[in-house]
Amino acid sequence: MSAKPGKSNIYDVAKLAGVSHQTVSRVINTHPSVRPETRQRVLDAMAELEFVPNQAARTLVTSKTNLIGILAADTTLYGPAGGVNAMEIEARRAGYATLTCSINPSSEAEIRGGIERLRRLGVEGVIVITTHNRPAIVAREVLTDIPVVAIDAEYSPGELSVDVDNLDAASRATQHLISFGHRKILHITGPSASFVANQRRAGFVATMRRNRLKPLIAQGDWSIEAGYNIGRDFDFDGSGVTAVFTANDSVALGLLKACRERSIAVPTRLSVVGFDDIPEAGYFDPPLTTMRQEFRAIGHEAMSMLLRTLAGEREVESEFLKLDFMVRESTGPAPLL
Amino acid sequence: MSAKPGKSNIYDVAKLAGVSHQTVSRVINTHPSVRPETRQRVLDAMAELEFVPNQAARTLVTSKTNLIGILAADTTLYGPAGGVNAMEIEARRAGYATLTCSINPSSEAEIRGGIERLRRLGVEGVIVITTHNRPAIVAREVLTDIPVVAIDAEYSPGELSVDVDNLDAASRATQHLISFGHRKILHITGPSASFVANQRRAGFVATMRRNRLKPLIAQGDWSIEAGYNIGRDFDFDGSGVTAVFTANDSVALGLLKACRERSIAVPTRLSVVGFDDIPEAGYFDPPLTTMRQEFRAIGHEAMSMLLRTLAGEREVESEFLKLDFMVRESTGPAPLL
DNA sequence: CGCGCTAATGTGACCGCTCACATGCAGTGC
DNA sequence: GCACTGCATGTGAGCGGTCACATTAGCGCG
Repeated sequence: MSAKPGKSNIYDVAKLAGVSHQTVSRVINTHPSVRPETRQRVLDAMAELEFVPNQAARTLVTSKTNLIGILAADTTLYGPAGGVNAMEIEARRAGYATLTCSINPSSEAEIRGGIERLRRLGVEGVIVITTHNRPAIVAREVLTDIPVVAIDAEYSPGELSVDVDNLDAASRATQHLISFGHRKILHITGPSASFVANQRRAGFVATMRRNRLKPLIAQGDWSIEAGYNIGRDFDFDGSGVTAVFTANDSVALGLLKACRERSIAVPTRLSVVGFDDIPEAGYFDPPLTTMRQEFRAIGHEAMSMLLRTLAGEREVESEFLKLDFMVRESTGPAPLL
Repeated sequence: MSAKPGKSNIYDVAKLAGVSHQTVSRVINTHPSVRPETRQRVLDAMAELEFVPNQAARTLVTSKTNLIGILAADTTLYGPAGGVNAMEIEARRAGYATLTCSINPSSEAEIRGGIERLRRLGVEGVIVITTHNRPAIVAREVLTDIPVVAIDAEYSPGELSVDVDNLDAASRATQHLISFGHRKILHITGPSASFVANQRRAGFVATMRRNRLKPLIAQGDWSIEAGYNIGRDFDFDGSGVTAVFTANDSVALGLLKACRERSIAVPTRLSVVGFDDIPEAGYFDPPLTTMRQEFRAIGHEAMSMLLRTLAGEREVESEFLKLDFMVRESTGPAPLL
């Protein structure tokens, strides 16, 4: 009731409690050598004055901001959104706040701008979550004095990163289709500038080649529309394609709609494999066979690595995760054409 | 190459440029009365030392943090994620950074903890985006000295908020079904603690009553699973229900799957109306008739209101938005049972 | 030619906190 | 009984900026 919060400082509290400002500081920082009785007196004074420690002043002297930057591409997508959320919660547990900066990962200017922005804000570490390589590379190049953890970027020894084995996952997805007897398989890719998309594509191509099959490629961009448009226009009969592996679940959703419109039965005539296992995937028509990504776990792990590094831990190791394959009803034996 | 960034201060720069620290400060703040030649000399020195202004020091003296807090419920969901993203971009344009704090809106402790956390971080204003009322109420109660903008909370005169006319929207959705001849309509609600969910429910109930029809209610919680479970277990034949209005699109997705499994034809036997128009909605089977929410626009508007208030503008007015109805293929004339 | 005025720059205090160090006072050992 | 230790507390400096004000130079003008 008395004073407006944020208006009183440790000297006001000290005076009211009848101690020195240093003792107040000790109470704030839960220093051991303060008599319980004294501590209580200070706490009471703080409560009465609605004292809120001035973060800027602490930061100024300790040069600890307790801020972690997150450089992210589209945080609207399910994957990044979950990851960022998990990071925030994990950071909070360690007393850190997160500052998210969204950028277009294809724009060098935005990448540099975002990094510069985070740096000026004084972040103690940065997590880069994009499916592109470039942001992580630039961040590491520019931010030489603070730790950088990359998610879904090309692994390089000595750097901190949480990576998913997209090559292996795409390979397994492809193999799944091949073992069902499919021979002509189409892959609808993600954007060509995306590292992750390229890994998935490479896994697909390599597996097809290994089986002496010709990899068929259609260029997509992660979007539902891309899946729909390709599904609507592609000549399945002429090409003899009996299965499609899409770069993500959204693309698969668009593709499934096109199939419905063209009366292409899934999986009887066409098998479809997605990637991500978004919450909706199991409710598609038919329920989608897909590679499951644990986005929250990935975000959590990345933040944990960063926090450990910040805490001075030496032996922090990069992670390389394998994915679970969710076999549902959108895939089946190849039809006899 | 020379010094580590963040290591030099204005005095170092001043010395190197042969000016006083105050002149350096003037250059940082683009003060008019600095000779172009002097300015350039200072800029060169800053570049050479890789000088980065210390945000904490500026904040300490100006008591301007340039930070805006966002108190959000589940930022993983499509709606909030889009809104928060739009807010961040809008804030950045005005030189502000956003600090997102995720909470469980049903926990009083988490609400208070989140608010206290933002306050300690020194935010200059807060946007509350939850579908619950409580967080906004508590935020306004506690944060008396900074502006608070609420999204999707009960409107109260004199307070800043961006609201969607859920009552009207639910009413129109219901009316749409009624005008198709449906008489027995089921509403699957959102969580009972959610203000928004209750508004939608109230709009449904009022419209049914106005048409002398009995409102049928099933309790949901926004989730796909809720829609699926209710769709799987509900006795459509016994009850004679021919249409369902769901609290959001996810619930509708679950319901549609259940219908498929039970061979309940949509819209021939059962019409379904959703709410939100998530990107996937038009790709459901069948494409979903739903109320469209412009989440990004809502976030943008809320941030704009907050920024205007922070800039000292007096006449900032709350918004009350009407929604567009997207009629697609999941609704049709009531069947003759 | 000296007055006032403005543009460009410099000086020192201070924002609120923590740090290193100083002090006071009990308890301990010989 | 006295130096020695260690706990509880106090003192003053300084983190890196900005603010208010002081100072200097340059110029028009009566």
